[in-house]
Amino acid sequence: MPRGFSGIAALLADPTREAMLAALADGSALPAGRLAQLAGITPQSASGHLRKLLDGGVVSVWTQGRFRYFRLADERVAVALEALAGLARPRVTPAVVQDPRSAKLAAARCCYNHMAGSLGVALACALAKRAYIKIDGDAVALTRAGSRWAEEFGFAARATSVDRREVRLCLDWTERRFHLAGRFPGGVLQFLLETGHLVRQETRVLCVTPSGKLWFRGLGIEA
Amino acid sequence: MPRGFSGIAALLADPTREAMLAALADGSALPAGRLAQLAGITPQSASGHLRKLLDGGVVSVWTQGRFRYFRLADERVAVALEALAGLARPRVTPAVVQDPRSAKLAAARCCYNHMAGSLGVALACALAKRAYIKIDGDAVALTRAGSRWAEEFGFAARATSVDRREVRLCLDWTERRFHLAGRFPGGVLQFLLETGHLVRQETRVLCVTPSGKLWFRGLGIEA
DNA sequence: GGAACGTTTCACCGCGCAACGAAGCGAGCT
DNA sequence: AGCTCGCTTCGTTGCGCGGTGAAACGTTCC
Repeated sequence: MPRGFSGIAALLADPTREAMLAALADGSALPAGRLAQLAGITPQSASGHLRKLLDGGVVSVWTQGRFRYFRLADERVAVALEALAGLARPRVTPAVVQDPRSAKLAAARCCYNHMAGSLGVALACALAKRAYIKIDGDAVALTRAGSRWAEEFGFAARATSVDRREVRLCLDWTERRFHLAGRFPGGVLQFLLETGHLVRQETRVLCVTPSGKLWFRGLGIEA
Repeated sequence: MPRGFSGIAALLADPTREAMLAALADGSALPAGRLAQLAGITPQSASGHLRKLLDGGVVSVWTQGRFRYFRLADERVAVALEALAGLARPRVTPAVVQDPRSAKLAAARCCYNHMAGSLGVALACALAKRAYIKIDGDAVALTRAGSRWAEEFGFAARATSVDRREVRLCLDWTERRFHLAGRFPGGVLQFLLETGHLVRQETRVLCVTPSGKLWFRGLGIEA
């Protein structure tokens, strides 16, 4: 852990690490291999970068089996990243500060393999309200009713007690609330994409189709 | 001007540049040579660093004769620096966050060759109220009354129209208001130090003596 | 004019770090 | 058990950057 701000700045000064941190900037947790892929480097290079970021306290890690999920260590990291990003190119296009993409990203986006944004948060709330999932503290479990509901749509979902691979909470950065991550939410997203209820636009942006609006309305969500 | 935050971070990632920026963190403007001295490097090294910081928009420069005064380009730079510094060593000595030195620095400090802090701001207000100086926008001029007042204390001060070397405004970082910089405020500080109204403590901290309290009271300032 | 001074530019040296290939570790699957 | 897969560690290469000395530029003072 460095003493002054130059040590922290050195950790953020590499373009490759910037690509990784930008991918984590929305609060999502990504495994090392995917971060390597996003940054366009080999896994062993990414491993070195992530080790530095971890030692510097910029990211935290959560090991699950052979996967190691990395995320930003703290909200203050995201704040510092935004402060730095705001310093770069300060006087370029002073108007049009509101990026139209950011609005779409806040509405609905894919976070690795599941849904995030206000739509992802609404989905999590709806599933909890219908007792398809049961939230206890930061632990989430898929109920038998939720398992049956999942089978309706053709993707298997085991009603395990507390299996973080199956379903877990993920802090949504734009909403400051939790949405769902894991295999089960991943299956939901995959189902919605395959059936055309959602279409994937440019990087990570999700767009709700007319049939998707109907599907979400069935859960009490106005998309 | 870099595109992402990694470019800006690279500018802040050098310990030598950190020393320079820390010296400028209170909003003071320092010449290149003094920054080199503070950072413990040769002038030609400092010149290279300052060129990078200038190109990156981190600092701004104001040339005066053979001197080039550097300062932080923007308040947002200071905000970003604080955000980064807050990230370094987050869990070391969680108590005693309030540095007793910072309170003294906020009360009264020397900014290169003049006074800053709440005492410096109060002095600027008192001199303006007594029409010793005339503030018009960001231009400041020493009046004839101010010139006579200065001669009482033995330091020459020319009542020029608008000479930025004589007197100019300097944004006070702790007060977010302006205090005075230039030869004339420099002469005031020199006078106060020589007469024992102020004593210089550890780096940049100024302490008001009992005789100093009387002197400031004569200007309507309770130090 | 000449000298002193603050600053910048240039050329060079040396260290540090990011990238990869190869190999090793550990967990999960059959 | 053997295999696959994700990740890490080790060793190497090569580029980039910070540091200094030498020299040039511009300003100020005599």
